[in-house]
Amino acid sequence: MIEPVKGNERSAKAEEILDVAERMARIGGYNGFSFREIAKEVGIKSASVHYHFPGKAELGVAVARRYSERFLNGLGSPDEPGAEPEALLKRYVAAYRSALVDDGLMCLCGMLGAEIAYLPEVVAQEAKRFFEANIAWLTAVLARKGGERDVRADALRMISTLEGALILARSLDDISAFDAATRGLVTG
Amino acid sequence: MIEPVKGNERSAKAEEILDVAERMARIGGYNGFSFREIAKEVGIKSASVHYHFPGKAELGVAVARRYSERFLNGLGSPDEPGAEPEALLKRYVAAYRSALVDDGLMCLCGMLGAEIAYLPEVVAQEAKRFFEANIAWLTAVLARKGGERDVRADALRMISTLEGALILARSLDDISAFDAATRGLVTG
DNA sequence: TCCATTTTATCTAACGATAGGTAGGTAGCT
DNA sequence: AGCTACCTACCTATCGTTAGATAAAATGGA
Repeated sequence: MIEPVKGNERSAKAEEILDVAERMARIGGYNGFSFREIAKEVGIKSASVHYHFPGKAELGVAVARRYSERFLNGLGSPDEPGAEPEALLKRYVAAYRSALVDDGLMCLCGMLGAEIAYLPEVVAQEAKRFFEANIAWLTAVLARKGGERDVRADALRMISTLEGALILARSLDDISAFDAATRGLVTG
Repeated sequence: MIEPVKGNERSAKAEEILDVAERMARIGGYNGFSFREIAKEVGIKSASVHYHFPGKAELGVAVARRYSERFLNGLGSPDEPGAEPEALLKRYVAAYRSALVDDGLMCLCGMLGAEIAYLPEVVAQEAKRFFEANIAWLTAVLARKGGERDVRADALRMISTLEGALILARSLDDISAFDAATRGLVTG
């Protein structure tokens, strides 16, 4: 039987492990998830988690990479035909808002970014790559808008405001703080 | 002999413990500092740290409270006579920039805010109070500027952008990213 | 001033819990 | 037979926390 060429395919169990690890990391950071707690939640033993992901750093990398890819895929192409730059930027803001409102969680890479100096190098690199990819996507969209603005600075400011707004709204336990902080980010 | 009324006075050793705990927390968050590591650094045993601070939550509260007070004291009064509102806002931005450039560290309460759902309630409250005090200070300054802007929204946006810019600049290992992200925050 | 008492600040030693990680075995499927 | 996906059972290290002891300093009454 001919196997179709697959991308990074992972077993259902591995995905389940990543689901749990991601949720825990988005609450408590890199120290917020452990092999034992993940194992308990997915119904296996902690040693079996090591079968799927040899060490914590590798698990951390896998969680961060999957999160980044999912996030960027959700944004679509910055050159998407038929989509106004402003609509794309609104989609970008909505992606962050969804983390807060739908998931009730921090942005994974915002969390990892806060504790970046504490992370294993490979995990820190993954968080960095997330931000670089976000900057690239935003600058591409902002460039389509034209004008003589510094698109990189605008991209950095947008990301900063959104990550910070997540922290602030969660700390104040007030979703409207996110909306107030990010109001005018797109059109302003 | 008449004792002068003192504020919250603490022994030199207790301050030393707070110094070390703060630095560790601003790198690794709430799990980034431990009684043993603090003890090792200040040259006592971990049991002796418990003499000064009975439990980890109390130590966390003390660190956060001292950080908040120092931060707000550094800002001065929002009604400071002879200080233009814009100068005060620039001072506010500079306070965050100093955390990044001079200390090379995250804002403590930005860090705690990221992992807010993971913290002991008393510590979470302290982080929340930091942000509420910051909002109060900023809204007071922004109100002096006049205009028909939503001062609370502006305050929330400033704090969000600054906290996020710290995360971003540290993740990218690029101080200029902080400057670009926060450019125009005051005058813009 | 002297003595009894208490407080301060530290120690050693240990507790149970949990962390990440590993060696080796096993049941079932191909 | 070999591979997959688990298991049991263990390791070492560290976590926050506690009990109990101790030396030195401060305190207070006779």
